[in-house]
Amino acid sequence: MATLKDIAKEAGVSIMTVSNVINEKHSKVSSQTITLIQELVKKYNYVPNLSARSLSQKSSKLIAVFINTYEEGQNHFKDPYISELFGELEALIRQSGYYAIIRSVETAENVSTILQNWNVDGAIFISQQTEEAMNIILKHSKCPIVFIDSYNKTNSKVITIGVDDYKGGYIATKYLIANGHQKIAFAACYSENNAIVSQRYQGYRNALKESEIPYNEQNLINTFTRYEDGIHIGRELANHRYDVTAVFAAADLLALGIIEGAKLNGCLVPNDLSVIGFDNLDLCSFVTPKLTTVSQDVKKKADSAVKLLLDAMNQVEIPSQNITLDVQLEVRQSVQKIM
Amino acid sequence: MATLKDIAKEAGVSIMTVSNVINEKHSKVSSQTITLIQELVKKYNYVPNLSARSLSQKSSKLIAVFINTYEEGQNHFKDPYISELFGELEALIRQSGYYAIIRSVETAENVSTILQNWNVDGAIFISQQTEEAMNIILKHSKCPIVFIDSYNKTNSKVITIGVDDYKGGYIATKYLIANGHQKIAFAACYSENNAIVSQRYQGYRNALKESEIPYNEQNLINTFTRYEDGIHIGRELANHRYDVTAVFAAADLLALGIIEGAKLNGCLVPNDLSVIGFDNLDLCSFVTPKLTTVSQDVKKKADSAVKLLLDAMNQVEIPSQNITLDVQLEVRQSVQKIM
DNA sequence: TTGTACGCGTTATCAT
DNA sequence: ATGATAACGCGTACAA
Repeated sequence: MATLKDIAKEAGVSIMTVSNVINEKHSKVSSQTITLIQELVKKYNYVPNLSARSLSQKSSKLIAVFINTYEEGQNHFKDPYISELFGELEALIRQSGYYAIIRSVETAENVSTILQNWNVDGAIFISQQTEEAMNIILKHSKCPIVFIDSYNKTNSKVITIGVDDYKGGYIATKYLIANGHQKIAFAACYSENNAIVSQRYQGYRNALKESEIPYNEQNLINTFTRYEDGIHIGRELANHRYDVTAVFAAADLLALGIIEGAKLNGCLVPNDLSVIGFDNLDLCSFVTPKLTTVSQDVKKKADSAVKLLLDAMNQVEIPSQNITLDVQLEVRQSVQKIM
Repeated sequence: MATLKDIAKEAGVSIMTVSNVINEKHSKVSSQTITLIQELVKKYNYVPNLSARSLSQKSSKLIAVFINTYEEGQNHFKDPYISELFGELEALIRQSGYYAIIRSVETAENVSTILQNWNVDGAIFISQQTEEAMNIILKHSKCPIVFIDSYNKTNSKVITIGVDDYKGGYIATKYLIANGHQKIAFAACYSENNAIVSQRYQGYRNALKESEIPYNEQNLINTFTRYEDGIHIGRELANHRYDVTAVFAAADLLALGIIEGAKLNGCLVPNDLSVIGFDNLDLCSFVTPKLTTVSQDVKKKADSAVKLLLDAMNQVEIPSQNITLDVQLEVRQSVQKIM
């Protein structure tokens, strides 16, 4: 509750002197008054009012973290990948001396409103945005924004950070092929707009092509990627709805559901069906069989995102606006050699 | 970037007229000027500066969500329960017209600083606090604070929300007893300071007592509650380090680890050992065997927390400062009848 | 119905 | 080394 004015009055000095002590402009104040004021600050538990500071400065020390609003009662933070990423981001933002404001948003317009409302210094998107949405957001916003897991081909000035989805799809498929599989399904929420999935799909296609395995469009399984959706697909797989010996599921939860659904209908993984996932959630090693999957380094992703954002905020020259982190195959138990 | 002043100038009216339109005090403005100003607001994309508003009003429209800082690289948001709860809270805060500021904190002192810094209207703690910490926090803070999953015996004015931990421990143990088990271990991170665990433990003890089963203090397994810790305990269980036929683990992740650890050493759940968990994470039904566990309603918890906080902020009479939500047993596959 | 004066807590600028 | 003043954008209280 104490303000600069209160401290100044008590100390018998002007507000500015107190302000200078607070902001450690020690060259401007005598060491006597410094100690005096420091004592009073302690005594009255003075802390600066950041709204006032934000009003008189250009900076608010606020970083906004955005996530898409969920539909159909699907809390996005139930996704272990999202929440881990968020936890890391929060810690990094705090450690950098900033305050994190978290917000789920429906439309691109919402974003710029929040940004202006609070005079936010920078923002991070933790869920994939379409190129259209990104462009609208950037057009209306003044502060730097980092987009995690989004692709933007048309505007090279957009700051993005993601993983090598293409490679992920490629190495997963290659691994299945190396284990003798030829009939391989690709399961994901596939659409032209979903760049991540498209990239993984391209990797899958090219791996097939390289091994001269003819592509069968029946093997593209388009589905939502929740566990329950996986169960549905798994049952169909067990019932030979698809003619495959292996599935590359572009999300771990989906993969786990598939394994369970197949089992429910008497088809055992990996004996009767091989499955690979994507993300390497902790969960993958809790289940039976442990899931072979494409793994990414979430901590590094968060690190890069915050670093990139801070650089942009400080007008530092950013070497690359688009960072792609590596992925690798985490071999466990859900794939079996055949033939 | 546009301010009230800009709009006022362009419209040829005073700032206050614009302000009144913005704040929908339509009784004070002619309908002509209203429409005129509304057009200009749209044209210039005017949005109010909330820092300025916060400065001139008592309210900032900010709600802080606090969580303890993690140690040893343990990101708290990797805990599915915490992140689900947080996701629900964020949505509710937004829907109530507030902005959520998220912060991990180390010490109780940190809290009041943040609260003052931003003139926060209300706060929610999503991880358990000791009574000592709560009292320090409350002493230094002016705004209402809701503590989720904390117990405060000494100060009845503290607002808390939790589940019936005692009942949880009781019904879990009762269920095991009903299934013929007499030698039952209690596994958790037990300490006098951890009120949640203590309550569950009391429930466990009383259930035993009611059935006249002598308590064996060897059966209190004190451990951290991560999956890895569970594996360790599970192995010991399999090696007959404890003389039990069932385990009540006060956290799902721990329970799942125990199941896996036991299996690694050749002890199968539920055939050779029965296990019950606590929390009912989604994960419980992804594993084999599916985990029997004590379930709580996370959504309801978040609902109550926000509702209680808003009431306290609005000086509404709060019927009860301490809400305890019900729990129930979710019977699945990890417990087997014996004898 | 509309306008004026003032204060919220802070910092920058310029003076002393 | 220290202080006075203006400014940041907004809302309250009162006046016209």
